[in-house]
Amino acid sequence: MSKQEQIQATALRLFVADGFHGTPTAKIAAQAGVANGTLFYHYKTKEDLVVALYNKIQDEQAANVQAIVNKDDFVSIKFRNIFIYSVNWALNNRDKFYYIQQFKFSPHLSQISPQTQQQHTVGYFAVIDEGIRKKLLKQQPVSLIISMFNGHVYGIYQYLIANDFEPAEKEKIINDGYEMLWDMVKYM
Amino acid sequence: MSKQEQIQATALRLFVADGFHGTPTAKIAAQAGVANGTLFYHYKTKEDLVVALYNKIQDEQAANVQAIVNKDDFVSIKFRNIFIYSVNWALNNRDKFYYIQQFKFSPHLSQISPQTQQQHTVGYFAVIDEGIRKKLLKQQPVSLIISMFNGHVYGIYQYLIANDFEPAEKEKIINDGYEMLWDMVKYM
DNA sequence: ATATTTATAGACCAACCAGTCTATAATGCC
DNA sequence: GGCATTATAGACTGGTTGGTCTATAAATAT
Repeated sequence: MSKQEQIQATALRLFVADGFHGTPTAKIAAQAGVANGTLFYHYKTKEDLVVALYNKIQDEQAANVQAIVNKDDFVSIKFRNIFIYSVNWALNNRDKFYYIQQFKFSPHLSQISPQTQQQHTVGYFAVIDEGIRKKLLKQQPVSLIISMFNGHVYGIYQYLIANDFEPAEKEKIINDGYEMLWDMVKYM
Repeated sequence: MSKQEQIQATALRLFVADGFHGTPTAKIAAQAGVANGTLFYHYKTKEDLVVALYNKIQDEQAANVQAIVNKDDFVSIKFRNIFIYSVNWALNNRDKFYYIQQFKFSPHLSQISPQTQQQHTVGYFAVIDEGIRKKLLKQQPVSLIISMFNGHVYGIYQYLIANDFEPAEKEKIINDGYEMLWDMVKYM
């Protein structure tokens, strides 16, 4: 890992553990094994670091969703895959998932233009839009379905981390969760 | 409003606008029209204030849900009423709703015992538990249904504030949102 | 009336921390 | 080899801020 990556990884861990405020830049630098000046060489301000971290995670996430979207599957399969992937990603990257939420409920969010924010959902959008047009999904606005989709991922995630399940149980819950989501959004 | 209430109201507004860190206690005191010492008389520390505010909102919210639960209605009606109420409450008290989320994704949450956290959902729990037992709701764990319920409220809320609807449209969306939630959780 | 408790005020300070500054080291380029 | 750029280091500081302290005023009890 380059020094910059070390800074990012350490910042992510500390921001999640202690909050933006609770994490001095000096502590990030120290735990990343770099000097104070190095941190400010790579990021002009602390805020820059906070925002860069957010964008990095969102871009990474958007790219993975895009990969699913680009596959040559039926829409319904894509829809399901995105859901399953999203839940698993959240479970396997709790820090990142938490960081995104934390960021979204902070004044830092105002640093991200609405356009950029929308770009992070472009993969979802395409699939859901297609689903609605092909009358596989309810005739509701795409952004409403996306909101519900996200709310649902969030709900299942909360439930799974609040308890401690075996892998098999966990998988069943995710599948059941998907079936419930599908009951909710499918065209009838 | 007593001085203490002025402090609370001002703190809520400023914390939501500028974050916990971005809000000095001196600013809260000044804008509340009280002296610095007064703030620290009522709250031993800044953290105390942050936590007290959270508990106050949650208690208020829990009491209102409880009022719905205590009504002599069918379970399905109660379930619906709680949903409609929750969404409307969030819309009419955006600061409070945002504050709760902000708090939940902050290190301050660790100040709240799991027991206390659970207590805030006791109203929901009773209704959903009854719904499951009477086979009106799917045979899934109560806490999973609660998670999904909350996720759904959150999703609808996000959608409604991201756009600017007429009251009539808004009501329709909430109702449609409820129907979708019901499709998801109803026993079949 | 007097004593005690509660509430308010505002000056003050010690600690902390984001960001600066200067000095090198490494890397790439001609 | 020398020149420029990039990367790293770490000491230093000025402004900020949570919390303390002391002094009163208001309310309550005896």
